[in-house]
Amino acid sequence: MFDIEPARRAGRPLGAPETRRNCLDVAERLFAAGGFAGTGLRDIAARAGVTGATLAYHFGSKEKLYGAVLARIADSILPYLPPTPPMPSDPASVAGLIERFLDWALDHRHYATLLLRELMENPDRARKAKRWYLLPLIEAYAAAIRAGQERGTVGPVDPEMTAFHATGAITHFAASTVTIQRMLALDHEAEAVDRFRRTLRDSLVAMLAPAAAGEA
Amino acid sequence: MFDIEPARRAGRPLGAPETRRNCLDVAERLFAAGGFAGTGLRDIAARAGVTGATLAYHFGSKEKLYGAVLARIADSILPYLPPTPPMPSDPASVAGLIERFLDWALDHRHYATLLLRELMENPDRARKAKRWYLLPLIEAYAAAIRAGQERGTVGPVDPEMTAFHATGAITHFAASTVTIQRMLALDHEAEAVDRFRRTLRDSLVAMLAPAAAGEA
DNA sequence: CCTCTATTTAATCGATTGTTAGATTAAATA
DNA sequence: TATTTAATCTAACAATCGATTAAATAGAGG
Repeated sequence: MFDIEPARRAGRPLGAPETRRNCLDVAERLFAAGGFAGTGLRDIAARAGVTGATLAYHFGSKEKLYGAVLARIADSILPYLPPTPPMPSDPASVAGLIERFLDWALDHRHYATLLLRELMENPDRARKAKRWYLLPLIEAYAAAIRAGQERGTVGPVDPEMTAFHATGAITHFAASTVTIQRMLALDHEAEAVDRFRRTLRDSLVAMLAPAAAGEA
Repeated sequence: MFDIEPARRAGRPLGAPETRRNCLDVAERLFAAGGFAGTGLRDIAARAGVTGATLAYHFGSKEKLYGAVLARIADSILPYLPPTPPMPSDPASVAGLIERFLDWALDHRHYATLLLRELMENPDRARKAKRWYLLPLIEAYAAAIRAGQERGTVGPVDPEMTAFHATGAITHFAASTVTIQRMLALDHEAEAVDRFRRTLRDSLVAMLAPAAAGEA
């Protein structure tokens, strides 16, 4: 709420790449909170200390700005992708693998919200063949589950659906912690996170156990 | 808790209720697809075959119309609430209980989407102490889990978090089936639903088993 | 028939939207 | 030093938003 002296300040006119990054930082938070239609370019510009024209100069249009935000999100997942060469096999390792996605969601809290929004608005507006961002993640998890099954350390679960079930629960949790902790009467957010993490891990380990499941 | 201003009590001349219901039908679909900010009253009015002024006459404002839609959603869950007197105890029964929520989500497909939207937009706009719609559901599931634990038929899981984990996965699934089935290369939607249901059930049963889980 | 009230519409309001044009500034280049 | 380019601003555009107003329509009771 302080639009005093937008950029001026430090003598230099504030180089371009920094402005661009700052706009993206602001935009991703506002888009996550209000959605695409619910966020105005002027809101973004004001909080980034620039004007709407600057946004247009750097990103072209609102849709392209939104696309740039989504691209950054997709990149942020890369470091959390499982390492390809040594494929884990036992249930605990697979659970630990999927838990890394929870780490990502907690490290980039509003990204999960944005991802959820995209999930809902995708079928509506036929975007230009945009890939689903979590698909490689889910495929990697499913591959790990399959590897465990071939080695006999993982029971006969549905690989893709199990991965999707878990990532869905994680995304849903990350996007709603604020509402949730008030709802479950939790004082500290850390407690909610701990309880969810434990529940997620227990759920995965129990399900992937070679003995359990499979009596259709 | 009703605004008694619009429809004046028990007057005879009511060609209105049908209009009102039809507007709600259209509104809930458009709100689910585009969100609150992304849906215009003119779009709703046009597809409902009325004008914007008629919407204002029946609902007062856009926010109140949205509230009316949410109220209908809350009502639609009631028949799917678990029966209170005979509390199920074994894992399979608890899983069947939670599966009813999946039934609800599949019966009212876009309701899950709207619920997800509300979940994200709630912390943003400080709504007037609106309760979370799924809270009674989750509490009922948690109570069933606790009952099973006291009877020794359910293992030492976190009751609320387990219920929340499951309902989160269900909501996420229901709101994204369209995207998902293309993503997992599924031909028929029924197949995706079947696979998810089985995975959900297996996950719950495996986790609630008295032997499993609990090695913190 | 007329009258009253509930319902709906057409027309319009002011505010806000994304976008654009032109001016201005600072740095880079020749 | 003169010129060009990059970056940002102010101001304004047409379009659309939710909301309002006054008038028209419909239907039942007398």
